[in-house]
Amino acid sequence: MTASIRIGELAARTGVSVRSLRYYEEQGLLTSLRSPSGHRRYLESQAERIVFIQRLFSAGLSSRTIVDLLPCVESPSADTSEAALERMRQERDRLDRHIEDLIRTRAVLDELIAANRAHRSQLARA
Amino acid sequence: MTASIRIGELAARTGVSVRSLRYYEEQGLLTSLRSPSGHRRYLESQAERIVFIQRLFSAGLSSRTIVDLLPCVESPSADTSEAALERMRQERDRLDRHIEDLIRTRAVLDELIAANRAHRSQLARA
DNA sequence: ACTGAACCTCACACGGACGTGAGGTAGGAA
DNA sequence: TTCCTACCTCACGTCCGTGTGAGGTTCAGT
Repeated sequence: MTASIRIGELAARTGVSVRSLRYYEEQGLLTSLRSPSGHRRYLESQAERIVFIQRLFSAGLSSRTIVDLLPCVESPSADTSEAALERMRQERDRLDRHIEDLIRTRAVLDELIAANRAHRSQLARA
Repeated sequence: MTASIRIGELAARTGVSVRSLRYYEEQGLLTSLRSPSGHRRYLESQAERIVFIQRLFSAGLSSRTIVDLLPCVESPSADTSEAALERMRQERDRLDRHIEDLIRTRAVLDELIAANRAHRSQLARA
């Protein structure tokens, strides 16, 4: 329960660079305690939060947007503002549209691959 | 059949900025003929190519990668190099993995939204 | 011929997540 | 104590698609 994980260790566990962890903190995505000498100390539980943040980044959310959502993630409790929840829904819908678009793009690529393959096998017979 | 579309018109048709069209040309994604005075002239058929390029950009491909793929798109014919086709398959697979990841992320968001909603309605009864 | 819009070529700015290096302190094993 | 590694804080660099402005030419309508 004591915050005992050092930044290097956390980076190793999550696969996120030390630089990025400091950046997340700077952006308000992550908090850390400090040892008397000023070194960051983390709780075990921070790891999953970081993985989640990574997930949101790769879904195209900005750090600013993630900050807005996090209250909703941390405490699905009383103080979860309606605004945060609405923001979450917005991002969910945006993501949904993006997925649909990517699926169409994938289909186009599949068609192109098929067309090339067809032409190729036609050549092979000639 | 004569290349008669001007860049502003093409931008309007495709929803891509004039700046971006020039950039695409600079990156080798697009070609243009020039009027005697040096103004770009495009074929009608360029429009769909541009839409496709946009599609690839939004799927996270870099202009460099797109350049590698385009031979495969333009002419699914003899000179379609095996390398280009292989590159296309790679990008298809990368996209596939990304879509899977996004779908998982969407599921997580859905869970969070549901959790918050549940808590909210619980409060309403109190 | 005049005028305003559209075009041209540089070329610098930006946003955002992260890399990287400088210059320095802390921690722990030999 | 020595020495190596991990940590700290600036702060500048990078990538890349795109915006933007300067300074100039061309086109089309009147």
